[in-house]
Amino acid sequence: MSFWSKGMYSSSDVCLAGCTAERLPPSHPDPPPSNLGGFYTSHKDSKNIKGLIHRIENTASGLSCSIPVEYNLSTGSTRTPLSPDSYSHYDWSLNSGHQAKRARVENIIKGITCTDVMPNQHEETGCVREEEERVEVSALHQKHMETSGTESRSESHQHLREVRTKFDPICKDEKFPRWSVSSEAPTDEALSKSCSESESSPGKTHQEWKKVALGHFSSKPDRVKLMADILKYELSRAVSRSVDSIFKSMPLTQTPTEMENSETTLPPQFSESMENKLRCGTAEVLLPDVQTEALSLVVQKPELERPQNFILHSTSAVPLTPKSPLFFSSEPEQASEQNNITHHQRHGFKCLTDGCSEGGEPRLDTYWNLVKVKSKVTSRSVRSPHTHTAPVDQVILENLQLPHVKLEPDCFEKNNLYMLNECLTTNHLKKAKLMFFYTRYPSSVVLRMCFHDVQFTRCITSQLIKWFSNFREFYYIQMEKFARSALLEGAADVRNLTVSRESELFRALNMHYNKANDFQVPDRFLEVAEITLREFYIAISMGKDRDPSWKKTIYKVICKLDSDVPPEFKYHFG
DNA sequence: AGCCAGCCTG
DNA sequence: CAGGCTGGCT
Repeated sequence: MSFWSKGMYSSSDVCLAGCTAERLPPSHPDPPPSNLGGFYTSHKDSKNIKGLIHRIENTASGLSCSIPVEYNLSTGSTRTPLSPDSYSHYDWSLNSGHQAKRARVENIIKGITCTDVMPNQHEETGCVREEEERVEVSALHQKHMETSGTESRSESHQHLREVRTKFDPICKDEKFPRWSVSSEAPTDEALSKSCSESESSPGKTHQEWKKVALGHFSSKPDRVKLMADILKYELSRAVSRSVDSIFKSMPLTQTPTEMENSETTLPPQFSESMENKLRCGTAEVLLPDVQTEALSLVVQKPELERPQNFILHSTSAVPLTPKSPLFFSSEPEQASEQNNITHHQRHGFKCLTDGCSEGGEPRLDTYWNLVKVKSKVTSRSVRSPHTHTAPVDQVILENLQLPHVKLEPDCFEKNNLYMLNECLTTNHLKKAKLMFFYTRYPSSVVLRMCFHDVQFTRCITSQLIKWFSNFREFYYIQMEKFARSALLEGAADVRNLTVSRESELFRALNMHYNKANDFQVPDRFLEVAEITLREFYIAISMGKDRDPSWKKTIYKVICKLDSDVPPEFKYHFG
């Protein structure tokens, strides 16, 4: 049943959060390299990936200065390592040489920024406006600062200006919007948007960017480093895209409530694949411990020892071996259930009051289910508390429709599991009696098929055979009794001997095999009973009962009638 | 000998 | 319903 499979594998044992926290790379680390018109170098510490962003900050005096800003890529926040006051103090306490350089830097920066704005904008706002809060995320810039060491800031900016000139066409193409860190840190959304946008234009811009970038770096170390950066960027972008696609699909399959519990709840595709893995990977499937009472009858013998036996399963259980997805769909179940209902209706199976849904529709799937395995005094089975095994062929059996025997009302929540028993229970006896309505001489194969929840041993087989022997005994005794009674009553014509549901003979038999009267006896049984009665009547009337083995002929006749087991038997018992 | 069905008994 | 016993069959 779907409700069972739904909660079957609580995703609590699957930690998705761990993946997001540790395996999924944050979308930030994608070096927003050249699209920001600069170079970026990431410095990884244990937790955060930080980069130094040189913010061209406009001061009140209109002068710009470069302030190293530590940009936390994990949080998207920025902070200056020094307070503005202290920094400005540091900045303005430079010596005259530095001041000269600073003047040069300012000019250069002005030149850089002014080339970015449109002439009209330039006139309106001025370069200072454009420079304001402009962020230069420059890894390579930082690299230069680190490697050359002696390289001045102005030279770096000169380098930066050149690169920006190269990349400006790309930036102006608006495929790579610039972010202003001081006012707004680049968010995931912006980054991913940029990526998706760049991707949406058949890679033209992206390729162009790579060409330009590669062409620009003539020196081998730079090219190698850029290549590495590009590869990192591409890799992280691909991963981010994959992760995004996965998480974008989650809202489609999860309710808001489920989303809240997304740490422990997997989307169906996850849980399904996980289920498949669990099934395929192990011979046993862990199921929620919903069983209480009946578990005492579960046999702990692993399936490997009994490859042909059928082992306990839930109604939604699936084969251990991978099967086509059709097996996992609910359609076969629904179809079989419909067959079941129609069949029950066709054969007049009663829908007991407590077995019907509110709408009056028979709830055969829940009410008519396999025998509730009840603890018995003679039970010697061993409990296997948490491990239930799923049989390979149970789906096939399920499609054949297992016997639906009225269960006690309190077993509704338990009857979705079939137990593998080492012994026969009262419910097995009940089932056997009901089976007797269909077959008087069941073969061992039929018994195995019908009692697939039982671990068949020689003892079990003998017991079942003995049961049916006893059933036959009572049956033949009743037949002989009523045949003699009819003969004594002076029934002249054997054709007057009929067995109907109102007949006394039927009541006696029904009382014995169907005491609770919760099973609609098939018409076939009435036919066979009538034949048996007439056989006895004829034999007795002909005086054959004087032969000590006179019944054996009748036994053979009745046994032969079993050879053509009515199709409905397969529906209910096999 | 082993298995099985039937009969008898409790 | 189960156990003991018997007879037939392989």
